[in-house]
Amino acid sequence: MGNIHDIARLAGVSASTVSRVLNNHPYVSTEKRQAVLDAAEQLHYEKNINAVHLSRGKTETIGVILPYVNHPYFGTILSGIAAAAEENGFKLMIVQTKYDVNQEIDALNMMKLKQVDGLIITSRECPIEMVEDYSTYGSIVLCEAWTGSQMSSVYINHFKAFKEAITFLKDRGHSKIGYTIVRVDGKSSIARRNAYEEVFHYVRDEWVFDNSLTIEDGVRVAGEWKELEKRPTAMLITNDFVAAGFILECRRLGFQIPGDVAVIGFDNHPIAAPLGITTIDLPLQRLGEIAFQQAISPTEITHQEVPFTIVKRESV
Amino acid sequence: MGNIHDIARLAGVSASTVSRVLNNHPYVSTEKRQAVLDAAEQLHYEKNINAVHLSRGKTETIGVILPYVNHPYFGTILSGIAAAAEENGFKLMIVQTKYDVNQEIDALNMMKLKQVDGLIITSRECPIEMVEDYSTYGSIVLCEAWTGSQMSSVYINHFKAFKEAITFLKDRGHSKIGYTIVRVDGKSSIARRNAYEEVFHYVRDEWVFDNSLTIEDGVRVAGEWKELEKRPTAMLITNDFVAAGFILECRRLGFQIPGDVAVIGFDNHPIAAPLGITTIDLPLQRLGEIAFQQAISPTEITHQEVPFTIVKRESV
DNA sequence: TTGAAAGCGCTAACAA
DNA sequence: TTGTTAGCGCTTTCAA
Repeated sequence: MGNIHDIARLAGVSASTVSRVLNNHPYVSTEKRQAVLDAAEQLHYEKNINAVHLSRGKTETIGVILPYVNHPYFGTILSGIAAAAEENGFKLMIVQTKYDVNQEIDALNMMKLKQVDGLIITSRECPIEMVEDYSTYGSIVLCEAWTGSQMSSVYINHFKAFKEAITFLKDRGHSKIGYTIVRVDGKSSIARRNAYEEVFHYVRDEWVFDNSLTIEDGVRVAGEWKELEKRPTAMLITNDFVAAGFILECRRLGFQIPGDVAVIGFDNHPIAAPLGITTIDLPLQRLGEIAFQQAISPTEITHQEVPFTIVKRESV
Repeated sequence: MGNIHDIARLAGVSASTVSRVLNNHPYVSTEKRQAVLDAAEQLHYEKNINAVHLSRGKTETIGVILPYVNHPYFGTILSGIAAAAEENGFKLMIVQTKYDVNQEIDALNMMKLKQVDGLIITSRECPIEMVEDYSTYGSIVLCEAWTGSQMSSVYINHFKAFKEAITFLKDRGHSKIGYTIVRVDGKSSIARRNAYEEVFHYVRDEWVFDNSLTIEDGVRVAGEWKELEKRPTAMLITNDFVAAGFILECRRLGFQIPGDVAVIGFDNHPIAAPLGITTIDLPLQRLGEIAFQQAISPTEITHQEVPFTIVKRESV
């Protein structure tokens, strides 16, 4: 316990000298340095980081906004962010929004209040203009395609990835292709629709399954797919978790993969390999690492697209 | 911008009155209150939370130590913690340790430095005595069986759960039972060995597979299981992810589940249902919620065991 | 190389 | 109901 002044008194120096020693500043004589160190030791001194933050005006902390911490997509991004934060001696503050705007605003306010130096938004609900307004308070990194000059971005080109997947299926003779999305008005959902239309000119609405984020959703979609009069012969699925649920339920219902329906997933989650899911590998861990770097580099705004690769297995 | 004194000046009151208004204290006249509010509005005032933290001596922030943020076991606990934190207006600081002691110490130090008011340790590497020493700086919650008077705990009784699972298999005629663990010297590994010995009096070392945490590990273990001269006819597996890898790889190798080998997993992760995995349901989300409540109740140390239930499916 | 002094911005006990 | 004052504990400029 005790503070910097107690040390100063005990060591017979001023508080500023103590501060210098504690922060490894040069220009402190060896004797005084040692006296300070001894006194600190003797008093079991621990610095109060809040005072440091107040005084310095920054916290070496980055906030992370994500809808669900325990979803593999966001969890993997978070893991990358956490690894990079550790390397750079930064702390991480997380806010799980469950896609709730108010939660997101709460997180944005952490930056206003100087609780965090920067903010990484893995998925956004608020209008982009509103988010941009907050960039005066600290650095904001978006994990979505964006090219403005106030906020950095790192993202996967969903349009390109989706188009490549569709083309892959089309090349293998599929013309009846369905797909799943998380939410109809989501950003990547729109990109996917555009990609679809560019290949097939027309999207059959009953072949688009929304609300697909989890394994359970995949199971449900399989049931819905089965009931269709005209079933797609191939499905592009939000992520490998949903694909896993879909495939396992299809099998349970007596269908063959890829015989009755071919499947392409996204992420290349570890579950994809043993299930033989053909998938689009997304470097999510890497994306998280990049996002962190951008977050701590407020002066240089960059926009980085991370590459994806198709991983061929047995589901197509 | 601007601070509390600027508001005070503009509103023609003292800083303390401003503070009172901003914190909804009673005993402020309506006129002065309004004047302060107007001034704050006009100056686009934002409070500096670091000053508040310094002044109050607490941060309304809880730290969470976990080995891997994107592992379903820890991710689900974290999700429960995050939900409870949100409800109580607390922030969360996470530290991903990857089972590295230094990372854990780093996290413990956050409490020394008054960066967090409390700490939830979902998995521990440091000696318990060392962790306990930190409890003078704030509240510590352990997610493991523990009954000391300085730290709260919330946990699953691994011994009991494991014993029940073994008994379940034994009752169905299995006498050659293997199992997987994360690390040989882990706390739950020891509990499991004890449970095993209580039922069978003897543990055959080649039937214990360590380093089993992920889907890939499950795949690997299936290969190892196959190579055994004397193969267990049943396996108790660390968690449903590992079980998924194990089952899928066994099938790929031409074995039947449960014909050639029965499987029980842990967690009741969403993947368990479509794969038909018999599993021990662990209320991890709930565990996280309880841990949070304990973390913000430093005065009452409690020890709570959360119940598990066996979920019967087709893998046994 | 060192210290004094002025912050950083907010809270709260006390007195009025 | 309000203001004064003394912190909370550290950093940093300036002058010596």
